[in-house]
Amino acid sequence: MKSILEQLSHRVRGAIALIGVEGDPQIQASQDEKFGDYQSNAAMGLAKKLGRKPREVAEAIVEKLDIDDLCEKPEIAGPGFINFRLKPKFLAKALQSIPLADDLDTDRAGLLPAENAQVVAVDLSSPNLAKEMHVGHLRSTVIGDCVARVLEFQGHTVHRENHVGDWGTQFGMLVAHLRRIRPEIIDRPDTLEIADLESFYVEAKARFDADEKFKEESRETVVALQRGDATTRRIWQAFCNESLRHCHAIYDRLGVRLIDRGESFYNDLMNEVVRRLEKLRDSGESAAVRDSEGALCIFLDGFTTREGEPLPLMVRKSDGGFNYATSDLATIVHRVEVLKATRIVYVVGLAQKQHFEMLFAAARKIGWVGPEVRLEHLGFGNMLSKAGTPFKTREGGTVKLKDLLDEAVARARRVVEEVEPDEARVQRSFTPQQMDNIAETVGLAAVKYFDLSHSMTSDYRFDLDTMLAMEGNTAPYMLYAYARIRSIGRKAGVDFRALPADAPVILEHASEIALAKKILQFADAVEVVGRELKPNVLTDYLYDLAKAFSRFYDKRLGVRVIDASPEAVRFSRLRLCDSTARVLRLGLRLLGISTIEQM
RNA sequence: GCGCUCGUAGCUCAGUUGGAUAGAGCACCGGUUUCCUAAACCGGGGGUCGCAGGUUCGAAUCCCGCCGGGCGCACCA
Repeated sequence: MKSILEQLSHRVRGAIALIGVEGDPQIQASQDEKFGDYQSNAAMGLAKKLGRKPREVAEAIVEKLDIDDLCEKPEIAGPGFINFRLKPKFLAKALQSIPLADDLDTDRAGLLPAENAQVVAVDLSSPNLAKEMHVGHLRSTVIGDCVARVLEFQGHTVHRENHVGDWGTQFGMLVAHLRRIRPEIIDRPDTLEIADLESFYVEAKARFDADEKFKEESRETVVALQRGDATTRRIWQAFCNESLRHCHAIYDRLGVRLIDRGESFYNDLMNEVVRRLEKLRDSGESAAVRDSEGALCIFLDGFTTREGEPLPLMVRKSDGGFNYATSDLATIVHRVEVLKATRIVYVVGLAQKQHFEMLFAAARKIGWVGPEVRLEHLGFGNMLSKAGTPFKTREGGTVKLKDLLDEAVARARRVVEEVEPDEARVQRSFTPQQMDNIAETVGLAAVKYFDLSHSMTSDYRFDLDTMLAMEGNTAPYMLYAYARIRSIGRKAGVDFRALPADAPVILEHASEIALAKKILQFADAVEVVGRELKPNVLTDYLYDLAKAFSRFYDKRLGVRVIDASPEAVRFSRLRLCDSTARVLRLGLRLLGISTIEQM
């Protein structure tokens, strides 16, 4: 079934065409309930085009509108808004048409895949293997994973590209150090274990700074690595594998899966990139490609240096070495030519905005990317401390991502344990294993949800107290809402997978109607996230849904469910519960958050 | 100096690309439990949307100029 927004848009677009113009129906959900459920803002804009009064145009549109099956007669209000109020019967039918879920892990909650499936590359996480993952990698990993999940769910083929830093001068130092202190790994590379990558790096760096001979050795190692020296590469590979094991311990924990494609993967391609550019330069095919101060560059309009000089994208340094523009161009070539991607998303901090603007402009200027390919930089703001300062340890060092997650989980455990026993409530006692699972799920969910619930562009303050609060737009609230609904199903003794498909949905009470509308808006939220890459649209929607459910289930203003009668009504309400739970579960899944049945 | 970005309730943040009386959570004040998880729900107070202009039926949103915070401005990625 198509979303309500799509259906209304389609109808209104048709009506607009019937009055002899073309125009965007401009349908949106109404802000205030007294204006109905949806509104069209099209008439005001069209009035100018037609030289008629806005309200007249609105009336003309309404007259041509065939929409009785969806809503009550549309009302015209204000300067020319057209307000739509959906019929409960239509909502009931729409809910009923959602197929039952036989497997919650693959449930689509009635949503259809996109019609125009494409191949999408999402560049995410991308830590440097020289060190351990730190908090700076959280946002890219979590946001990228969410975006990938949503696009994949919509039916696109998604390549999750982990562009790890496994190349460059610092690896000469690390390999040289490793060869000195662990010579045995040359023969047994798979036995390498480094418990603390961070201090390993610090050791190597200290030796590098203090020992001239070692410094020289490190440089030679880089050369050997680039030359493809077998022994050097073995050690390097062993180090990278060990570092990747650390990364994947975190990815596994976060439920993030991706493809590791390090800088080294692009080595040949970077040479190819430069060869192609040299050809463009030499043939004079593109005046934008030329040498400057010994470096191979692509010159672009609109970018200047501090001194006001033209700022080019530098693709090969004057010493012949490559830089990140080289490898990023190589990623574009790989993703367009090999992966056949028509949409490429880079989930990288906002600080690099200019770099990506230049990169994209360059790729288009030299014709490597045509108009059929969409290039996007999904930039995000910084994660700050609770006080709004840069996120650092007390000593001013970087905080390891693992430590941050551990703390969140430990705090989550305390929050769950500290719940005051309430005699009126059924006591739930959890086994240690259950408790571990709850703490882990809630802790990680809190961190992810908090991150994703902010708009991408702004900085946010990492505050465990806020993200672990049971109230407000937080993971614990969402998980609790889900667990509560699941417990209703258990208590009622209903297996939703075994329901007769034709069991009617009956919407009479205001809270039932409101909940039904909210459930059916899920498709619109997912659509926006897929199009605009804004996960916070989804968190906001899920929060609204959870609130709508709480009202529906409320003692005073809601309805009875488990003990409702007659049977048909009880059934219908249980089905509303189930639909809500499925949407919550799926929505959270798209955010990369797993649910728990009890908490 | 140029560019990007942010500035919205006491605090933390939304605001669907120009729509109706600017929203939510926390905090504060008040109310709701013989009844399905009160980890909930309902109500209330609280705003010159940084400042000043402009565009138009209509601006937190778009344009111009200021103020303030953050970031970036070719051989680190």
